[in-house]
Amino acid sequence: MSTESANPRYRNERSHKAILDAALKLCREQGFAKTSVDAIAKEAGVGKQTIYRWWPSKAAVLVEAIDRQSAPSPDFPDTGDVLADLRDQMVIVARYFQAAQSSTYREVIGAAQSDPATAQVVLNTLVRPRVEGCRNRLEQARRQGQIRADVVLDDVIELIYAPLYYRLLLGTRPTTPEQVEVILNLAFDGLRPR
Amino acid sequence: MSTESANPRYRNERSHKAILDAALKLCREQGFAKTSVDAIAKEAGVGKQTIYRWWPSKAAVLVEAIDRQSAPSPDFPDTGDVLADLRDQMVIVARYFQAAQSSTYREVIGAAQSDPATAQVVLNTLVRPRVEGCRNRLEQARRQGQIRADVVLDDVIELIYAPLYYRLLLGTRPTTPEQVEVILNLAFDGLRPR
DNA sequence: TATACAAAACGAGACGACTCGTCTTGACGG
DNA sequence: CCGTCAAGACGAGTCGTCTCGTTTTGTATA
Repeated sequence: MSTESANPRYRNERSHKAILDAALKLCREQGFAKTSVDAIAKEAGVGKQTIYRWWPSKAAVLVEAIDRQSAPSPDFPDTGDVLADLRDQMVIVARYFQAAQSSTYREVIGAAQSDPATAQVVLNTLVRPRVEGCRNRLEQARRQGQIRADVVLDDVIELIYAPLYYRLLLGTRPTTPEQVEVILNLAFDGLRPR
Repeated sequence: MSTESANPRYRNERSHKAILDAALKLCREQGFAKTSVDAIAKEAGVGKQTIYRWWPSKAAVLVEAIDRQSAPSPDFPDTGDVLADLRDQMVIVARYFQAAQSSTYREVIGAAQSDPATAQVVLNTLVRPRVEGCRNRLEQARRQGQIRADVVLDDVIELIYAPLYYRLLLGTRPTTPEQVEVILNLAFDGLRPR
């Protein structure tokens, strides 16, 4: 029986940070799959039980580490031009997906496919909060008549961001800034001949 | 050194089929991650080496099994109405993604995130051949003036299919047939106010 | 056509290396 | 004195390789 209480009051912040840093470092060097919990503990100079006391799995550690690592997310910009603002934010995502460091994120999403608990924490910690900023910006744009009034905003968000994730996870093509332009062009102007 | 030659001429088709069937059955029952190669071998009444002789990994076995399982892909329909044809094909995909059996596909894509060889075989065996049928249909539609002439067809394909994969892999929302309608509506008519 | 033979695949399972998540120990600190 | 801590032992399970002895397959020969 694992009646670990894990009272945050007693948490050692020094170890906490060391674990997150060690996890990111090892995953950067050798990938998420080949990084064992034992190795993270050793690298962090920490007992393995200390990791399992505070996180349910290796993936959960990296979700927190990735979240902390990501820029403190300066809320979605609002220059008045929704197309330009979307482009700026999507280019940031596209560049991140192209960078080597994103492969840890990629692998964590992969692990989530076989572990519902990981899927939950990825969705709630990494995806949902960032989607929310985008939704707010789109709401403003809709009020200003820059996008159709009859759309569901979550549908719009997925339409434009999904191609980036599709390429990240299926590896069809790289996610270049130019592709962001193409996606937005198609999504805004539509596929019908003009 | 593993100098297995594995000449297909000597392949035992009885075992071949038994392995694919056993793999699908066990993954259906307990998931891909919890299904070991030993278990597949036992279930198929086969030596483990027989599996490793013909496939490089568990994931590769399931890619072949999933590919064989999928309907013999009656090429993309062409009724003259590209929007209707896309809807029909996408609804099939959306329904598959909603069905329980798709979780094996989902997990294999997950495993591919940590194994480039698996990613390659997923892309080449499962994704590319099916994308090709769609591309041909879109080419015909473009010739007939049903979609803009200035688009890259692969961009169009990803724009409309990516939202389904996004939901499958991130688990944001279910992929209902109604959502297919929404996606096509947004993609064809565009986001700009009319 | 029938027989003989070599090569390769076959079922079964042993093997070492590794990882998992839990459990134990004794020291430390508020 | 309590809970956390570092360290590491532990059993269970998986991986991919290797080794048995047997059976199947394709081909050459009579």
